This record gives sequence, C-alpha cells and structure tokens, in this order.
Amino acid sequence: MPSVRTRIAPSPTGDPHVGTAYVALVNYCFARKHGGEFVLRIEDTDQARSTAESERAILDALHWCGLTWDEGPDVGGPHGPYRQSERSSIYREYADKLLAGGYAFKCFCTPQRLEEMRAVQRASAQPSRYDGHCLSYTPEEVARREAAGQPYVIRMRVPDEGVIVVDDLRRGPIEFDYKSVDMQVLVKSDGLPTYHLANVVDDHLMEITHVIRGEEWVSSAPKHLLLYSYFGWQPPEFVHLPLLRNPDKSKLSKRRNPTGILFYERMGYLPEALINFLGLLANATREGEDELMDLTALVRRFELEHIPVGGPVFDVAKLDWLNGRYIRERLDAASFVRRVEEWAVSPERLTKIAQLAAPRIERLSDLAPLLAFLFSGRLALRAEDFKNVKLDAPEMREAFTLALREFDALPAWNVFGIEDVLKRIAQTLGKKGRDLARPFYVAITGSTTSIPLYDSMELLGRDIVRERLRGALEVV
RNA sequence: GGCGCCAUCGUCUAUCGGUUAGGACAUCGCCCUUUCAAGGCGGAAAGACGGGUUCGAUUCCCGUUGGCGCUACCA
Repeated sequence: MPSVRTRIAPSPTGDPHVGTAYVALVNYCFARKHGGEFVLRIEDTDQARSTAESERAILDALHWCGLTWDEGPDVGGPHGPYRQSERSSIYREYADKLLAGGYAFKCFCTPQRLEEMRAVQRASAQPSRYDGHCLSYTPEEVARREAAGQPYVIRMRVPDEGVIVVDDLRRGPIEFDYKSVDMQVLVKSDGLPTYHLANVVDDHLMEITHVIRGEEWVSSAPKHLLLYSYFGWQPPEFVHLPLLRNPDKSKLSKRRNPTGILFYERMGYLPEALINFLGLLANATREGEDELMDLTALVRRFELEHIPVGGPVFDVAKLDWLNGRYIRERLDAASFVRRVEEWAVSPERLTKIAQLAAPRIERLSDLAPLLAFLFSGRLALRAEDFKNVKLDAPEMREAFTLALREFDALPAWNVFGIEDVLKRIAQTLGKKGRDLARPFYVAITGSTTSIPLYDSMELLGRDIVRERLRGALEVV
C-alpha cells in the first residue's frame, strides 16, 4: 500500500478558525490512521493580507488543539521550505514550463476590460470566463508589449469544448463543462503565484497523496486537475469536506458568530473537548458508542467513507456538554487545578493583570468584583446598565456596530490598535473619547469601575470582545 | 445570472429497497437530593414537494423547491 501524505494549508490572513482545525483534524486522522505523514504548509502568496502574527497564532492554535505535524515551517522536513512566500523561484520555473508548453499565456487585459467582459457575460446568461482576447497575440506582439513595460498576468489555457470529471473520493464523479471553467490567473502581475498554481506545484513536490480540503474548492478542482495533466503529473485523490455552518445554516462566519479557536480557549473550553466535538462532526458515533473520545480514539475509528457531505451546524450546546464531561470525568483534582491555573492565572497573564489591578484595590478581596468580567463568558447585561452614559441608544448601537466591524478588520489585537479604533469612532460620531468609552466599558466589563478599558479588551481577546459587543447590542 | 454541492427529529446523525425510522445534544416530565448541578428513568420530536422504477421506497432515477459554495491579479 502506498504511503499516505496529507496536508493542511492555512492562509495566515486572520485569527485561527475552527474550520481550519476541523480540516486539519481530518487530514491528521487520515494520515495517522494509515501510518502516513501529515504536513503543514503556509499559503501566504497574498502578500497584502498575510502576516507573521497570524501564522504564529494559527500554528499555536493547532498545537493547542493537540495536533502535530511531521513537516512544516516550524519543524522543517525534506520537502521545504513550507512557506509559499519562500518558494517563489519554484513557481516561476513551473509557470515558465507551462508557458513553453503552450498551456499558459501572458494576458495584458486591464481590470476594466475584464470587468466589462464579465458584465456582458452575466447579462447574457453566460458563465463568467476569460474570452481569450490575449490568446490571439503573436509572439512578437507579446514581446513588444512586455518590452514596453505593460503589466501582465499569466493565465492557464482551458479547452473550449468537452467536459472534465473530478473524482471526489466521497462524492463520486463530478462533471464540469470546460465552458464553465475559467482561464485562471496563475501568476499575478507582481510575479507571485495565485493559490491555484502554488497549491498544485506544492502538493506535487511535497508528494501529497490525498488532498482533503473544504467544499469551497470543488469548483476550482477542474483547474487543478488540468494543471496536473499539463505538467504530466499523477493527480492526488480529492476529498471535499462540508463547510461548518452557523445555526442559520449559512457558512460559519465570524461576522455573526465566534469562529476563532482563541475564542473557545478564552471561554474555557478544553482542547480535548473541541477536537472531540470536531471529530464527531467528521465521523459520527454508532449507536451505543460513547461520544467522549480522545484524539487517539478519533484516529483509530476514523473512516473517510463516513464523513458526511452535508454542511453541519456548529452546535455549541453539544460542545458545552462534551466540555462538561471532560471537566468532571477526565480531570482529577490535580489536573483540574493545573488547567484552571493555565487558563486563568498563567504567569504572563497574571503579571499583566496584577499591574493593572494592584493600584485600584485596598483589599485583595476587592479583586473578585473588579476582575470578574475577565473570567466570565457572556455578561448578563440589562438596558439599565447603560443608563448613565452620554450616548443615546441609537448612538450606542452605531458605535458598537462600527466597533464590531473595525475590530474584525484590525490586523493586530493590542491596546494601540484598539485605541485607534475607538478614537476613530468617537470622531465619526462627533463624540468625546471619554463619553464614548463609558458605554464600551459597560459592554465589556459589565460595570463602570474596573481596570483600564483598552487593556481589558486586549486581555479578553478579540473574539470575546466582539461577542460582548454583540451581547450589548441585544439590550441597548 | 452561470456552474457545482447538498436535503431524515430544533441540532449532529444511523438506515447500504421491506425497521414500531435507531442513537446523541437540546427540550419536557418523574426519581434521587439540604440548594444547584451531575446521575437514573421516561415523554414529545423527522424522511421538503411532485413524478417515475419496483410487489414494496427515507433509500434508486427525473423534476420542483430550498440551503450552501464558487463565479478576483483572496485563499
């Protein structure tokens, strides 16, 4: 039996997402189950959005979940580098091969032309697809434009007629008409590859045997398959996992619900419970089987064939139940103490808290009421709590809504960024910073007297803060 | 708009043509209990709709409807 190699390929463009942990878990289980290897690769070809902090956070979060990988940017391995931004020359080389083979071409079309083209296609019920305009250029014309310094991208060629079949291990054959497959950009005008090129090249060079990824990739699978054939490579097996959903069945998104792994960590969920819960979504138990399972058990009973194809709702109530069982059934007194310490009063965290709290108390017993909000989940806020603020209800709603959006977009979560956002909102609403801070204080801490606001927010973390703002929006 | 994926209790799911459609979470009731949990027992709760195929469809096929994804020089 050929050895199995799977991978998780997160893009470091935000906070670690539970969906990433879910896909990673499935890849991990499949590899381990078959005695294969599991690789972590960072897909940071989008220079504008990728950050080193996000990469660090994602690796930390996956480790917190208890997942480990055999190869990756942090542990090395024989197929490195494992960060796409460090593999540019490789992609350039393969893009040139496609160009030389006539499987790709340089495209000088302007964004405006492409936009107009798509508008026409949409209006006439046609699939959105590059019309092949630059395909008609002679080599001389291409050289002339290049020499003139015209920016260009490299697009893959796609046949005009026929169908291509993607064989999904779980879903069976999926047919696509070539007419509905776009001539995807492979190399951007900045010379960096897009996901599609980098992904195929890397999966091949890293000898990935099974590409297990989210359902959002189904429609681009034909492009990937085509690239494998252009290169003359044996494509891997494909499995597309269903997307996790919000309770209203929409794609699990941080706009509406907490999706960050860090959120669940800060809320006091145990990593074993989270991973157990995700494992249950991938492979449900049979009747009579205990749903409480550690990672080893999850691996042992893992079956690709049993992964459901419909998008499951991320049901926090069930996670709560599992988490409770871990706390009362799997934690003895000593490990309970250790967990609580790690979660609540780790040395780093306690040091920060101490500096903020010490000046504000007279007795140590003052700590509990002062800091209760740091150790709580959702606060039980009431409309009366917002009585003594200088903003009226519509203003507060606008401020909280604005903050929800801006906090989401904030690249780095720290007091400086938080302060900037709040100052900006004060300006937008024409309010004094002090008057704006008060309602936020209540929303975040549940009281009007505590440690400084920005520090509190940093300590709580982005997801908890956003969750509390959502909570506040429900009562004001 | 185009292309694709999906469709069983509120939620996660089992059922590989014939079942009283099973389990788990949540919910409701009872028991236990100094409180609250936990625990035990029990209840209510589902095959989207319309056509076929078949002796027989939740199960196979087609259509409709609905949900979701993709439709970028983001992944």
